[in-house]
Amino acid sequence: MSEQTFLVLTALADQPMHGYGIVSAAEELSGGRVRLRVGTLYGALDRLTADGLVEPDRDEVHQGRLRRYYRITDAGLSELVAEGSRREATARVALDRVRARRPRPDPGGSTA
Amino acid sequence: MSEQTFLVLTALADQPMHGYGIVSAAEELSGGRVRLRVGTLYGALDRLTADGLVEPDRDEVHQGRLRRYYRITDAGLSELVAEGSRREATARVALDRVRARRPRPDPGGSTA
DNA sequence: ACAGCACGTATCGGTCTGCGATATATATCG
DNA sequence: CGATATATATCGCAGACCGATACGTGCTGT
Repeated sequence: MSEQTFLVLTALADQPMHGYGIVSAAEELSGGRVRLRVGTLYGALDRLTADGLVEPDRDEVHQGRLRRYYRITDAGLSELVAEGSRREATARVALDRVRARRPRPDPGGSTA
Repeated sequence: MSEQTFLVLTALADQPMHGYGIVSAAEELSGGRVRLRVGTLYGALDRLTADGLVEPDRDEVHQGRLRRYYRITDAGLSELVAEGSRREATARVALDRVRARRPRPDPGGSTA
């Protein structure tokens, strides 16, 4: 699962949201780092829906504009926890491995 | 950066390794979850090299078989730490968001 | 002796995914 | 009345992963 897809699922973990709201939430959740493109969003939403991790919630009209809400499913919640745990573990292993590096012997050169 | 590429970089963080060794290390680092395919490995290695995150180290002959070693660069190390931190943060945000969910009201049905 | 398997490097094509561009429509602001 | 923000949706390109494939050597079992 890509980070983009992961963020979509994360956004929906709190409450049902509509497309544009998901884009905003993903940006906020990633600390402004990830700006979801609509092309990416709808592709991800389609795939998540096909996999049963997300489902359409309701349509609302807000200030004359249609808002289509999506909702995370129980399966989606489980998958989010599983994927989140995997990601946390992998990140930790990587950071630990870097920290465990002994200062490398200076290959020499200008410093000598 | 995909998890596969991330694992390649993580594997090399400890010491220079050759292709097959990276595959084994990635499998171990991911707790047996990710089995890197050679097609993936060489693609990733090419990209990482092009980006200056990894570089060829040396060629060795071990029991008549060629071993081509790769080494992580300083830039690769920095990138690994940055990516690892991002991943840790994103994972934490996701898991926190799930935990913050209040038990949803039972939508009703057979239980009623 | 020889077959089969593990090790080891490398390439190719298919497929999935992300993204930029584009299209459509309405409300608001200047 | 035009520009901008909100909002949904599709299309085609490019990048990345992976399965298949190819090639070669050493070790092991029969």
